[in-house]
Amino acid sequence: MAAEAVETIQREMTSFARRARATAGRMHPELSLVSYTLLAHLEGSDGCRATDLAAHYGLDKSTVSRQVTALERAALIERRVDPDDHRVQLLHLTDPGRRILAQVTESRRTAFQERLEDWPSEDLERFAAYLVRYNGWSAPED
Amino acid sequence: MAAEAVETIQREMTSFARRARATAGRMHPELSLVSYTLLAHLEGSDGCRATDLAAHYGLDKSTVSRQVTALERAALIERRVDPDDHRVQLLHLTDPGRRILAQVTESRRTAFQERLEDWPSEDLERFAAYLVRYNGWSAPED
DNA sequence: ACTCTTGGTTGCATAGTACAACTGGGCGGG
DNA sequence: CCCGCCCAGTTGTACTATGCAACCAAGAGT
Repeated sequence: MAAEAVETIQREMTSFARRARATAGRMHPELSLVSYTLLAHLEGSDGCRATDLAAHYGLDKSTVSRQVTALERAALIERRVDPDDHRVQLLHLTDPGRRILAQVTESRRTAFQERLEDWPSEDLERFAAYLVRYNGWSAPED
Repeated sequence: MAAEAVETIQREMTSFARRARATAGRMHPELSLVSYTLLAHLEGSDGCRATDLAAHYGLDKSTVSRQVTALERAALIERRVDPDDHRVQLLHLTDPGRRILAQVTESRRTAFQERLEDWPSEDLERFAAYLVRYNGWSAPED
C-alpha cells in the first residue's frame, strides 16, 4: 500500500536530513554548507546583492551579512558598491573563491559519484527526476 | 548521460538538506528534529542508555546528555537508574512523551502525505526504494 | 585496595541563526 | 529644493545546538 511508501520516504528523508545536518559544518575546512551555497549561487549570478541571497534562501539579512563578511575576509568574494545605487553592494567571486568553490564542488561530486557508482543510469535518472519532483519546481534553485 | 543525473541528485539533495536544516528547529514548538529523533528511538527501544543514543546518531555524549535533560525537564522521558549498574540511566518515554511523539509523528506524516498526495503509488514505492538504497542498508536507523 | 574503564555531567568555546535597533544613501511629493 | 520615507546593509544581543576536555561516580579486574 502507498501509505507504507510515504512512511518510508518520510523516514529516509528524516534520516538523510539528520546526517546532512551533522556533516554540513565539516564538509570542507573553508566552507560550511551555507557558505558553499552562497558561493555557488554567486557563480551563477555574479554581481548579485546580499538581499537577493537572503530572500532566495530564506535567511535573515543579518545572517547573510555576516556570512558575506566571513567570505570576504577569506578573500573568496569581493564587495563592490553599485555605481547606480550606493546603498547596494554587488558581490563577486574572486579567483581564489572560484578555485575553492570548484574544489569543493569537485569533492562533493566525487562523493556523490562514489555513492552512486553502481547504480544503473536508468535508476539514476528516475531517482533524479523523483527528487526534482519532490523538491518542487516552484523553487528550482532554493 | 548519467553524470547529469548524478549532478541533479547532488543538487536536489543539497537543496533538501538546506531546507531541512532551516526548518529542523521549528518543526514543533516542543520538539526539534534531534529531540524528535531521540524520542522516536526510545519508542522503539524503551529503556536504552544515553550512550547508545550518542553512538547511534553520531552525537557527542554531552549533546545527548543535554537533550535528555531537556526532554526530562519537559516530562517527556524519565531516567531510571539501572539497578544492575548504578552508572547507567535507562531512559523511558512517559505517557505525555508518548502522546507528544505520536502527535508530532502524525503531523509530520500529514505533511508528507500532502506533499506526496498526487503521486501515483507506483512512483511512491520506487522513490521510497531509491531513498532506502541511497541511504544504505548499513545504517537502517541512523 | 588500587587502578582502569565506562556512563554521564559540566564548563568552556564556537557556529549559525533571528530579531531589533541603527546607519546612511536614494527617492518622491509638496 | 527639502523633508519624510524607504531600502540595503551592519551591529548588538540573545538563543540553540554542538563538540571537546575535564571532571565525577560506579564497576571490574588484578
